[in-house]
Amino acid sequence: MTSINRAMFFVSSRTNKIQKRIVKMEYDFREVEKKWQAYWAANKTYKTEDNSSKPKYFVLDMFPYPSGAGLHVGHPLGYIASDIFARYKRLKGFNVLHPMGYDSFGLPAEQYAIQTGQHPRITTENNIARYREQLDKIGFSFDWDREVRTSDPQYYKWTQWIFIQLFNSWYNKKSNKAEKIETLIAEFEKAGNGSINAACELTETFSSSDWNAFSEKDRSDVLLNYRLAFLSNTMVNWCPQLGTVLANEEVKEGVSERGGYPVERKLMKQWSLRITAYADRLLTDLDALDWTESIKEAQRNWIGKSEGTSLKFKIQESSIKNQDLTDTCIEVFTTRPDTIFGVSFVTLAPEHELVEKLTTPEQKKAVDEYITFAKNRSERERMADVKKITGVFTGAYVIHPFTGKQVPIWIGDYVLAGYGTGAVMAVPAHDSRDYAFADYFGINKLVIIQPSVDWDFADKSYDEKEGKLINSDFLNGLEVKAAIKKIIAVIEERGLGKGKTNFRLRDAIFGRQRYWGEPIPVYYENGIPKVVSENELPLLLPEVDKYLPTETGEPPLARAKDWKYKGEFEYEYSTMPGWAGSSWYFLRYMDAHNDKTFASKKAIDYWQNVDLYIGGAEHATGHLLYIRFWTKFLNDLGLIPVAEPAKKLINQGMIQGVSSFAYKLALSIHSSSATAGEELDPHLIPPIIISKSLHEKLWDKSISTDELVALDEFLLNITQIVKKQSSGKLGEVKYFSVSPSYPIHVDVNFVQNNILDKDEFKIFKNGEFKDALFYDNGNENYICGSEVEKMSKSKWNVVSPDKIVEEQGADCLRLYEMFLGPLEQSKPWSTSGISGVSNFIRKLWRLYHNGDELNISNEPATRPELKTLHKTIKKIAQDIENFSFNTSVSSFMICVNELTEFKCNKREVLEPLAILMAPYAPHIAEELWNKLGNTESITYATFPICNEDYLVESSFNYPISFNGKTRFFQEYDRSLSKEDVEKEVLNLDQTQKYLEGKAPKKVIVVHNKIVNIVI
RNA sequence: GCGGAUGUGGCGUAAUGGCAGCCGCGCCAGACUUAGGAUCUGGUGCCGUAAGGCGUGGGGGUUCGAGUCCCUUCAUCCGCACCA
Repeated sequence: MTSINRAMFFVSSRTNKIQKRIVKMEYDFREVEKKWQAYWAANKTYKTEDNSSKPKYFVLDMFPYPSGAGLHVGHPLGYIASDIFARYKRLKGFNVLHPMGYDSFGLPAEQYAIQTGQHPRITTENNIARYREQLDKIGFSFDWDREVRTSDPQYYKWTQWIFIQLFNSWYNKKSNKAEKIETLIAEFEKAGNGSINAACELTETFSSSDWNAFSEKDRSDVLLNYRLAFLSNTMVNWCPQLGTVLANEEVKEGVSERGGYPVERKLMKQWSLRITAYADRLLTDLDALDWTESIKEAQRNWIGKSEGTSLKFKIQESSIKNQDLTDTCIEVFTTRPDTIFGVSFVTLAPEHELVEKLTTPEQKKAVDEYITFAKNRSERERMADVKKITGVFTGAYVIHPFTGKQVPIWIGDYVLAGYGTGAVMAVPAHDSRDYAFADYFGINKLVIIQPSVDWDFADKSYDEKEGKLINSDFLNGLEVKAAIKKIIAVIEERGLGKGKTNFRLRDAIFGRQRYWGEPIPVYYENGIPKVVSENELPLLLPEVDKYLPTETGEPPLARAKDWKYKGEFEYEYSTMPGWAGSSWYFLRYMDAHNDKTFASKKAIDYWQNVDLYIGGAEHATGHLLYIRFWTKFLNDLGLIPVAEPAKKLINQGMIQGVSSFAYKLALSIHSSSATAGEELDPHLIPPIIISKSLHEKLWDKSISTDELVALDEFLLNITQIVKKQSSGKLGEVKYFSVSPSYPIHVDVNFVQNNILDKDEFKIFKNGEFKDALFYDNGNENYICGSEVEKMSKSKWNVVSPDKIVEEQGADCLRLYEMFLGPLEQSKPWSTSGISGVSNFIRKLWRLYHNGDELNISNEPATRPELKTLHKTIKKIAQDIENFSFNTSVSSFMICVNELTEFKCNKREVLEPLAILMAPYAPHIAEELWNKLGNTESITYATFPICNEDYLVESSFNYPISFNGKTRFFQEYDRSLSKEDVEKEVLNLDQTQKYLEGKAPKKVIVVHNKIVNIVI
């Protein structure tokens, strides 16, 4: 058959099938789903009222960033789960708030704007329209009247308003909450800052008369040290390619999470939020949350509380060359003060302020060189060779506070300037990092803890907090824990230092040198930062000619023409980070259109906080920490009644994409789909496999036309196989990914006859050539490797739900995504099992129909039919409450299989079944419900109640086991007592057979469960 | 290195300490069919003709009984990481 014939045959057989389907009146999901989606929209079926006598329930999804790639199959996973739960709660009589919106400020729209000149607002609106269309097709029960968009001025007005509240607040450690800045100023005017205990970096004290004598600028500078939103010089992660600073969690392995560009450390004047003030509360309040342990643990790690001691080492007189050196001590932070007698040196971070002043003339050259080296060593390099030990001796010494011996001062970049005091006391024998450093530079190691096990100190340090102290003067003989207690007491008594808690958590840098974000509502008057007044909000994002930094390196907002506060003062040019808008959005849903306040007190008092929050685990230390921080802050100001945003959190697993190594060729991108001279982002070029020889030729551009053609043919061959097996359409898609279930078998003759060298392949991926994962499968065929990874536009492995909705229906997609496995588990996307679900839906439909006619009887149901129904009611309710949606789908299948077998068409059974199905498959459920004669939507029906009476059988079929192995079954009445069961069982012939004449040692009868006979 | 999770048929998975593998995919056989990406019936953990034996990553333990609890070990995935 020629390909044309084949195609014609295909077309005609398909037409036949469609005709037959119409004749047979199979379930027409297309028409039914369209009909009910229109009905729900027209009737505002899912509109939520704020006034209700029903108990409230708030089900929230993490709202998406509307990316240009559209919704992929991973997005709906969590949305379907939350939708099932929301629908279930409605059926259970709750007033459910189930909204959706868009986190619509962000980098990709801006990147796209830079490339195309298209305003990010336009791109974003287009993407949102696409998302909305896709979401609507899946039949979610969102109340769209409450939609929020973080980039909408009516929304970001309140994001800016909250920023102003942060600016106008300080953190009082005495009351342990945020307070208005006015209370602080009043205290300053009255008594200075001497008795204030605030979250603050300022160490100097001043009196009320000092304060009153300060200039306006001085006061502003002082207050910035207290404000929760503040401007300061901070070491930031600067990404030159993106032209902006990034938060720590936006940096992965030294490169930007988005785009993978290098990131360097840079000192910049930046807006930050004082999240560290909340460190302790963010940590302790975790305990009461019903969140997964892994998220809570990730947050605990991120906050990184560590309790220890600060300790001062006096600098040796002769080492103080500088007369103006006021501080004659080096302060270190340690969690192991018990090891003080094992100190053999002190290490400073290269950035430590005392470095320059301490260095002796003899060491100056070496130290300067080292500092230059450390400074130029990028974050990435530093991370890449953590094991590489670098450092230098300053030539100076401190005096050991207890032994009085001199201790050398070293500099090493294993000590971080930003943590603790930027200086450590090194105890090589009992700290592995100090050990490595000492080993490398030949510094002596003093063992001061005797481990209870054999330990070779020539090999490694002993870091455990266990053992007896030795060589430690007054600590000798003590166990580590007792020693810590004692030494802290002594240190405090002698004024050498005190107990101290350190956090790993850093203040959150809040400025981005970017266009597409909320403008920070700040202007500068004579260099003093001031917030715009609240009634002038929103401070609108101004129009600019280009979305790039200015020639002088200022952020894009500096390009805005005539953009001045009151026509004269410069605005702040940086915008807020992506996480700003998402840090309070759950509150806006409660009262989405309020223009007087971010949400009315009445609405907030009613809805409180989120009862169930569903979203990805990737937000563990970013979004979820910030939203908790803002919630606590708003709570401190008395604006909201709760201190946590979400009571329960479920993390849906990631649906991964399968990225294959075989893709359509890069050469064709250059030749056909990329315009001449266009600079392609290397991260957006899909991986390409080429032979090693071709790689070399490409490299020196010596490839011949023939070879190019041959290469193209090879790729064509691959794509044709793909076409045959996964029905990809050649020609419509520029870049080909290969379905994981169909590894490509490339004929070995073909390979040998063409330009590919056996075994030697190179892969071009993420801008680099790497060795490819080709291997011989034993038949001398090659199979392409594939990789399961995050589904993402940049990885070319995005699968959209549209095709499934189009071909199998929304209910099918919903059931199938739930059927894939436990919600929280990550899994690669595969449609291999979808026909089972599709068949199930048709089978469900047939249960209510005879041919094309609705076939429902009002006769009373039989007991077996009722048993099937009621066990399903019980199971579904349990499953939903346990978020075990996958097992529900299987229960539905069992239920429908059983009812089909009974040929059950009783209204008494089928009507409740439709309600059970409604959360999972709302379209078909609504249609069946309607056909059964109901005129109201199924949405507000009542969830059926399980009647346990139908589940109880009069007898029980006991498994009879011998030594734990089941051998046969015997049925007894359920009321038969344990003793009688034992008697009956022992009298059975079969029992005697297995006893082989021996007397049983023991007989265990678990009533209505099992019998176990021990021989 | 620290922390979190996961290991069960060919595959996705299921099992309040009580019959391991429900449900589905795939596969095998059959029925109805011009046809099948439709529907229906039966089968399908592994070894064995069978009787029977073996089976939840490996090794130990608790228990009348362990996929489930405890100890230990291995593998994979994720998060954090010179945090003193």
